Amino acid sequence: MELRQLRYFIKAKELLNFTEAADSLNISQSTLSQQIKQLEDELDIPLFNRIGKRIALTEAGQLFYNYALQSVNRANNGKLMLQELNQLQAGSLNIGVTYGLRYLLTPALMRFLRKFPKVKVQVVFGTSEELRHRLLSLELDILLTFEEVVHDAHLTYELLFESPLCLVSSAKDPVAQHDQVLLKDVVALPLVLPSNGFSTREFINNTLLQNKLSPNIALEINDIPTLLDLVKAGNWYTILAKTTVKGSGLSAVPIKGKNMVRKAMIITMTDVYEKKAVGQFRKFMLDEVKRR
Amino acid sequence: MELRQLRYFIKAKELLNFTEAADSLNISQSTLSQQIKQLEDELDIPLFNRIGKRIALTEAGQLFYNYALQSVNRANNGKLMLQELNQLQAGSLNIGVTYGLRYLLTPALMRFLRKFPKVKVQVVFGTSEELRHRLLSLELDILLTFEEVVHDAHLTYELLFESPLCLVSSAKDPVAQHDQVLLKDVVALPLVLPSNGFSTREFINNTLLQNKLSPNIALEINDIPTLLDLVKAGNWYTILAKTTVKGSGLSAVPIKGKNMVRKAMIITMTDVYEKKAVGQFRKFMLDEVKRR
DNA sequence: TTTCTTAAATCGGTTTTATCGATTGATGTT
DNA sequence: AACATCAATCGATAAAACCGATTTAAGAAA
Repeated sequence: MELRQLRYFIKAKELLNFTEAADSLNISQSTLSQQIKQLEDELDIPLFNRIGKRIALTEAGQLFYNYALQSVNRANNGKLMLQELNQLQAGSLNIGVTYGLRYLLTPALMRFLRKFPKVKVQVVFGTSEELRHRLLSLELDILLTFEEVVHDAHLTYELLFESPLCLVSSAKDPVAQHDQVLLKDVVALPLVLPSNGFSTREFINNTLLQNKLSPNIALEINDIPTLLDLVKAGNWYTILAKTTVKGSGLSAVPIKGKNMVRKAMIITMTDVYEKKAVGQFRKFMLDEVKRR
Repeated sequence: MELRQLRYFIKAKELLNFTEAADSLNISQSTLSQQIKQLEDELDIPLFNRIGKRIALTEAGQLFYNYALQSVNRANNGKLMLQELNQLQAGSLNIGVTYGLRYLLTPALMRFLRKFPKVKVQVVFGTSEELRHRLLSLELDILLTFEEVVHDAHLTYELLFESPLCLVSSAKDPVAQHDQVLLKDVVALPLVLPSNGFSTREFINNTLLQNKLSPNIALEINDIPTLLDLVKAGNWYTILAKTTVKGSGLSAVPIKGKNMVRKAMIITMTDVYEKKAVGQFRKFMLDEVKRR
């Protein structure tokens, strides 16, 4: 039993005339006759009564019609549904994002949703490590974060923008007056750093290791807004990309040195089918960067 | 898109391994790979992500799965339904019957329904003419009546039994004492006959025409039980097959002469598919005749 | 009746395609 | 580095869908 035969049967039932049905199906009457017969053989019961040159549905044909129709319709509807998905009139988009990129995400996301209101978007905040893991397990479609220390062969990286690594302090702190600071001065200050797993923390760990410096870590915390609140209180300092601090009212003084810069990236999986929604959203993000 | 491809996709989705799925489907891995690819091409979207040697469903595959499953299931269920029909665990049986054969019908019908309780039976009483018309238009599956004067080429006739044509009278009537009567004596009596359209009436018309006799018709009526009541009252006589009178308490004296006999028949349409239910019911009827 | 028309079934041959085995390429494992 | 595993690809083959022509049968028309 094949959909082709069901389609033939449906048309023959509707026209009750093999010759016309065959015309309508763009096949020969011979073919239609054979395919119907084959279907009847498989079902082990005639679907049509051949009365002279007329055909009429048997009870079996009458009963089977609804099943045939529904089977064909389910398949057709599945195809239509996928067409909608291709035109972004359906489907979902799962975005992973680190806190530092929220200011870029929100306007791009708003424009995307206005254009494709049928797409269900889920945004997941988390550490780079956690989000990268979820991207690799296909839980996420796209990841917005800072560049990793090591690249993963299964991932594709696309640069969004660069942001200098900064010493972050209360706006009233004397350090805020400086144009730039040295890394060795930074490690002397009491620091509140993001926990391991955050991309900037991994970057800091790596940089300090290379410079043989060890930081004065007062506190580690896995929530960036809370971390910023603590710094705002004035007792502690932290190290973050300039973008991350934007809009918080805190001071961010660039740290002097080569490579003292974070690269914001769009990360997706290599060689997996890229949803239309991902492609579109990527464009919105790149466009958002250009606007600034 | 064909059911075959949907079946392949479903299995591949369930096992998430083309090699195993192909084994389970008794096809080569090569074939499965090609058919899935063909399906994806037609749907214009990948159903699987090929990550290295692993495969995983795409969003499209996930969404399409339910449609594929339902399409295949509808077709399978249709086939199963027809199997039940073939085993008389479903379906309908429409029986046309003339009043004269009710005594044979009821016991056969009761046995049939006990054996095939799932079959929906409809019994239609009527004149032979009316019932034959409904049989020809496929409204009836089988017809139980007396032999027609002329046979229809589209109908198949099978003898059930023969019953002598009788002069019917009240049991107290002097005529009831006779062993037989002559046709010319019958036409002298005041008769109540079934209306035209009843097979016995057609037979009587024909017989009298051939014998150049004209009857003394007091009343024509199209309801046999009422006709019998009138005869029972004693003022009138009628002509019917002996079987028709059985159990009514009336006297039935055979009419002398060649061919003064009615043939009870099973009539079906020639060359139309005979339902399993019809075949079975026919057997029950013939069996019922043998029992007597 | 006979003829004519129409519709479905059948037949033989052709084209299409589903399928296979073998091979390749790529990946993860020992 | 060698090996095992899995999906993709290739070329060949077998299966099937399909067509045109013909046959068969039934209504319709002459």
